[in-house]
Amino acid sequence: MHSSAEENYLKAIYKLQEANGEMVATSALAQVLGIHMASVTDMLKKMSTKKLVAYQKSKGFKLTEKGRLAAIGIIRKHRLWEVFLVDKLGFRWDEVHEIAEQLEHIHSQDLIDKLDAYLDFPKTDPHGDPIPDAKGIFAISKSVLLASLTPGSQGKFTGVTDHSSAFLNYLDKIGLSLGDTIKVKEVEEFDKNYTLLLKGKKSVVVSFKVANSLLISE
Amino acid sequence: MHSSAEENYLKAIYKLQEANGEMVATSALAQVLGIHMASVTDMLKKMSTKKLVAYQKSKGFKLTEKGRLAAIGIIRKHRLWEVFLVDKLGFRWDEVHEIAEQLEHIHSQDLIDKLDAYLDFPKTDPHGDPIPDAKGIFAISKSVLLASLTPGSQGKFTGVTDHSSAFLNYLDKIGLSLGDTIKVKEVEEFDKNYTLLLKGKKSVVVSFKVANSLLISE
DNA sequence: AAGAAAAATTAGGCGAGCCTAATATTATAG
DNA sequence: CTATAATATTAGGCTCGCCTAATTTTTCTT
Repeated sequence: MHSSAEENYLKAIYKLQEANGEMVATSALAQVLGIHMASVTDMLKKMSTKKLVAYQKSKGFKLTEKGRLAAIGIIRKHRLWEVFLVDKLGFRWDEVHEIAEQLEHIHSQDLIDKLDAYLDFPKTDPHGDPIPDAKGIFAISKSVLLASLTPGSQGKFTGVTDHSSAFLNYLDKIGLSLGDTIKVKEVEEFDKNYTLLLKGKKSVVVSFKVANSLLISE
Repeated sequence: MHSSAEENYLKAIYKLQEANGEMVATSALAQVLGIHMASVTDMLKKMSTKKLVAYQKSKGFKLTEKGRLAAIGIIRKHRLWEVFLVDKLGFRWDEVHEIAEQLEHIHSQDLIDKLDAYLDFPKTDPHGDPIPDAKGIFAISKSVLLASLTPGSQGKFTGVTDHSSAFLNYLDKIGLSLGDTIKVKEVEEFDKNYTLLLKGKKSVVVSFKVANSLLISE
């Protein structure tokens, strides 16, 4: 069994690899984990010995297949717990991250299998992130950033890349929810503001920063 | 916030105080926690500084009010999670202890309040142990050990003092469930075996060891 | 290609929570 | 009341996961 610290490293490395390609740098990991580089070097040597990461001195590192499966397992647990917290316990989508960060480290395969069944095998978490199945397979749903769409095109809002409470609350405030259909009405060249048309014909103007944090499918 | 190790000490001390009166010995705690006495001495000095226990060198120790409330909070979480695991996820009553041992260390008051409400404010866990409310108050239910009853008397089976999987499975096997009415038909002087009459007129013979682990109310 | 800047590693330390071994204290038996 | 047994404490060590400071390696700038 892996320690919570190791699991946090695995998850962070997995996400960095997803975002930035193959090799991950010591500094990048130190930054996202909020710890010092020397600590990362320390830990990676240990995780390398355990064959969780392939580590090349001064060249960065990447997950081994063993490490990748472990990372996906943790992500699966995190997202399933988030679904539980929102769907069953009535938390808001901006409240669940921290609690799920703790729950994801509970060790019991049986527990997670039963939780999955209890939640009726959800495919995405409350933020639209895909939940891998028990075999570690993600139901593929190719989505693009709203910021990559051109005026006139539309799609369904299916996820966010910013999970901060501040951002999620902002979405609630402007009345944007997962599953809504969004049409890009206009992109202002000058300041890159996006004018969007929501389902109820409602029109909202959002910044590039926001448009770049919304995932659109279909 | 307390560490998991501290929480385990608090819980163990609370239980020892419940069972054996006021002062708890270093050796007793070392035994139930499965660690060495020297480690207990170490930890208790720290917890004493934090005012969680009142510690008298070589005389034993007891929880302060602060420590008592913390301990009850952990027991509350443990038992609520056990209810969740059995009632919602479908675990058997002999499977939940270990998982609840992990879940009890999740830190979120909001979570436990919402879980309590979701479970409809249960008064007891799957083993019949009382669940303290949010204020730390136990709904009193004076129960006695079946082994203290005389032939002819009867009552309702409301709890166990042995939580081992082996014992709980045995109860399942002989068809004894929480809430059943039990009548003591006979107590064999020679070997202290108890002959019990269960609801469906079924009669079973159990050892003193078993009779001494069953809690009877009413 | 050299010097500066950035990134990574090494060396030495620290607190938590455990350990063993040695010592001290308290309780018990004769 | 003393000897022994049981209990408890101290002293010193260990691993984990982090730290700072110093040093080395790599990358960028010019």
